[in-house]
Amino acid sequence: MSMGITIQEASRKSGLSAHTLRYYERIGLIHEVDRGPNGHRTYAGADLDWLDFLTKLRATGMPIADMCRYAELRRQGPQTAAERRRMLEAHRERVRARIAQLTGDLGVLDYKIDFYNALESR
Amino acid sequence: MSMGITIQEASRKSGLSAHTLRYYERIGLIHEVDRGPNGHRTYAGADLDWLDFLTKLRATGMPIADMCRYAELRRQGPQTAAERRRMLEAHRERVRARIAQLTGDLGVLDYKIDFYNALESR
DNA sequence: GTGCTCCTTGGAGCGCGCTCTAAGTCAAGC
DNA sequence: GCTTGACTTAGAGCGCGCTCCAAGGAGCAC
Repeated sequence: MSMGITIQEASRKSGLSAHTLRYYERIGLIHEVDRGPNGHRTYAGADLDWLDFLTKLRATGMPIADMCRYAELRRQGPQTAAERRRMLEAHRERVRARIAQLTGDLGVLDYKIDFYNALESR
Repeated sequence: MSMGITIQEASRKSGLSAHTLRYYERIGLIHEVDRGPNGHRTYAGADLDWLDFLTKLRATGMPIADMCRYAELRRQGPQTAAERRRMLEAHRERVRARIAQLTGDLGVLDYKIDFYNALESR
């Protein structure tokens, strides 16, 4: 079944550069992508799903080091599920806090902008 | 009137390190802080207010380069008020977008965490 | 065979935002 | 006078997350 797609296609689908895909593999974020007969990487559907999730974690500001930790736990199998859940819960709290902080700072921006508007419309 | 406070006190009040305060001055984010007779910086109340605002912009992810641009406009006087307002409005949009994105990603985290919980409580 | 293109690797380089070092000045305390 | 400590400067260094480079190999077109 599916031979998997090339690194360029995986790059396009994941939004990560081919450079970054190789880098992620090098540091252990993605584990041992399959190779074609010529040694070229062939990404499977599961790899793309995993990349999507990684992208989500990155987008929410999780450091690469933490993502590596998570990836390693995942590789160790189901008995690490609880620890992975705890990692995600802790991260969720950080994201919530970040949203709260940004929302607060938005108020400062609103205030400043109103101030400029008052200046101009007078 | 107020001689201003030392760099250490300004550091404590602003939450920025003394190193960072000097750095911000070097790159033009803060303009020419007053000096005491011995050449030491003395920060005035206005400097601290400005630092607070800078900190807000940083916290919301504005790049240093943009902050420098804003600082320069501010130095040029009231005739740049409209451009500064436009900068802040554009930045506010980016912050709103960031909040929206984080909020969306939070949903993915919730979903994953629920999945782990379902695994465990079965 | 000669290009051309796409892939491979190890390792170097980069942009950002600090963060720290080295060497020197100055004022206060003993 | 000497030490201590906080300050000054120019400039080097660092951690993160990529991003790119050089050298080489495999497959296809001509």
